[in-house]
Amino acid sequence: MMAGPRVTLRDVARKVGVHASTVSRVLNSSTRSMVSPEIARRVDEAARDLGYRPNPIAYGLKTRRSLTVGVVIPDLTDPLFPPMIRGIDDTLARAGYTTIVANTDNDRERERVILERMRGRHVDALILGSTRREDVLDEDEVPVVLINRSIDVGGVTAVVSDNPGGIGQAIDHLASLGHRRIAHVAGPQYVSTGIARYQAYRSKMEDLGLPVTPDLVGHCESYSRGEGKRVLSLFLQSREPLTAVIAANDLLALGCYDALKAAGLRCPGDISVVGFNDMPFVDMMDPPLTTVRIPQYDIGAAAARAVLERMNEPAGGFEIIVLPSTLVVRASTAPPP
Amino acid sequence: MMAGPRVTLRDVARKVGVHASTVSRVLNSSTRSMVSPEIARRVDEAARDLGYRPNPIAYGLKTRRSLTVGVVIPDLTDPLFPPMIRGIDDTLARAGYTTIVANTDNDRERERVILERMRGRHVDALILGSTRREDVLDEDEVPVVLINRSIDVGGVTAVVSDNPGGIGQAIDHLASLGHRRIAHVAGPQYVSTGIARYQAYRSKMEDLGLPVTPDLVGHCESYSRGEGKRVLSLFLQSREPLTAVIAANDLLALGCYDALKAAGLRCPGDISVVGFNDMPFVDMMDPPLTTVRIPQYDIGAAAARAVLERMNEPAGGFEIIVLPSTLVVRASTAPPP
DNA sequence: GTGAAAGCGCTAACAG
DNA sequence: CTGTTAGCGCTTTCAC
Repeated sequence: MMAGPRVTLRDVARKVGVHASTVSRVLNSSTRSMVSPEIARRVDEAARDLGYRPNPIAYGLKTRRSLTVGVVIPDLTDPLFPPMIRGIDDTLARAGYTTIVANTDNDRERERVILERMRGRHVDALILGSTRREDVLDEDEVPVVLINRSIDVGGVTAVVSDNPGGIGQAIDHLASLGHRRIAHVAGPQYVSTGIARYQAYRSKMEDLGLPVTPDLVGHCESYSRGEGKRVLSLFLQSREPLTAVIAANDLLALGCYDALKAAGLRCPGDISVVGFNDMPFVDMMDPPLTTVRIPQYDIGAAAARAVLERMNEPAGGFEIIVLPSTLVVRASTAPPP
Repeated sequence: MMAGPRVTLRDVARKVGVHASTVSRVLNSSTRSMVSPEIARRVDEAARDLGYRPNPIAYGLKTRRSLTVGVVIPDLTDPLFPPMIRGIDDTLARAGYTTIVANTDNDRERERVILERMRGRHVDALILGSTRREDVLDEDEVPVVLINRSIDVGGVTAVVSDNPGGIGQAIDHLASLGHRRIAHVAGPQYVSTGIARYQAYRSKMEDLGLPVTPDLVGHCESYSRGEGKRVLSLFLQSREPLTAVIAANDLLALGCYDALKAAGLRCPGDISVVGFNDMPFVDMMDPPLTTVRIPQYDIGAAAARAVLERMNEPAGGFEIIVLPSTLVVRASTAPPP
């Protein structure tokens, strides 16, 4: 499966009969032109024969680069992230970088420790998927790009999905089915997706002339199934009647299913629900979930590309890259009873 | 979020007025006892004040260790893996190691490239979750531990779940419900889990005096929803009648749901289905899946511990660590019609 | 075009 | 106990 002793630049140099620095030049594409084609060819050959493999550690010590980028997310176990990470890793690997992922579990202290550790590891860049709106970034050491979430202050580059577009499509769909009293189970307002989707909900409802009373929205403290259940249960008990609910993400939507079941209500018979993210397997739920699909893999890939760019051009401008969202209609939505 | 210029051992040494090697000794727990408590204290203080952070790259170049372990899996996007990786990472991080994960997509060539890259990165150990039965390991360079799967030849350490136990419980459950014609949608026979569960099925069926004809088992070529559907559809069309099916894993079981739906059959009304792995969210499927739960996180943690042990004691013996499996009964199983 | 020399930040003998 | 020395494998001036 693997084999062979450690072979260094010098070994290759010795075999060809040149100096180690010459070998280095040949193997480094940017300096390769400095050396005669003939020698270059012989070096390549010797390197291949000997099974030479550059030592990234030595390279890193010399160049102060680790060829490594850190990815910080709340929890790998949240199905939203694996596809994004695949997108990141696939594109970063192609560029010669290794990705290191760490989980914060939504714990500020843990996040601090992780960032410390990443810094200790000398990552060349950071992709952050765990930021809160009020966070402020320090890009003094390494470039940073935000993924999925953004922050309130400007001067960052972030890759996010189209929240207004997605929520807009969801409401259009529900309205065309005949719904008017559409509630919103909102995400935590201290993360950008929470507030963005909430605001998109308000503005779209108003555009369509649909009622948007405070009583029609409930805020969750985290993106979890439990919170979704808790908040929708509140509606069911004491709030104004509703015929449909838009959850700020799929986990929350699943919690809504739980609440409905607990209350003896049927979905979509009594109440329609739509989610956000289209995470894996929601098409197999009972009922299959109507939700807003975001290009998870592409978001990761775009973030990786942005990070590569920023590493090459630290002075480059900031940008918010917005990827499209599209509603996927399944069986959790139907006309109101 | 992060700040400060690069501060080295020498900076700390200068500040305290000692030699760099003394600082190194203080900061290295195994050599700390060599230096006087007083100096040690002052070094600690200076290091803290200066915000000193050891450079793992330099450390690695010197010691030929990268403090890094590679984890190779088929696909991060398969819900089975994230919990395992959390278990690995949490454990390894506590020991000062960073984990790097890579996906093979079940592609032999890609796997080869990944192993190459891991080797290039000089990982200190490897955790492999992508092996096939006939693979042979070469631990010349770094220790290896297998996760979830094993291989046919001995002389490895692996952490797996109790396949016979889990399958046994599943069949007991089905039998107690009154089923006799229990089919098996087997996994790929070139991976250990595929054959282990298949053999467990045969032997348990025989033990209970239940029929186990070749017609009652179908083999899948991969662990995927599509294969599960394909194979169960075959049964439904042309094989002997059955009232229950044990799928070799949850993905396959979900494929069985698809096949049943396509055939207009009800689960569990017409046919009961049980899966394996209890991956996230199968409790929310339609119907909630009865399945064998394996301690995913613990499997990861155990593999990490094994790897740490092997790194410290390369001469240590091999062992197969088997973690318990338990059947979780939900709504996809019922008495036969 | 190519070799020599220095050094990235750290650890590990070896002296003292 | 602590300082000196050397060197991990590579890149990068600087000469030639």
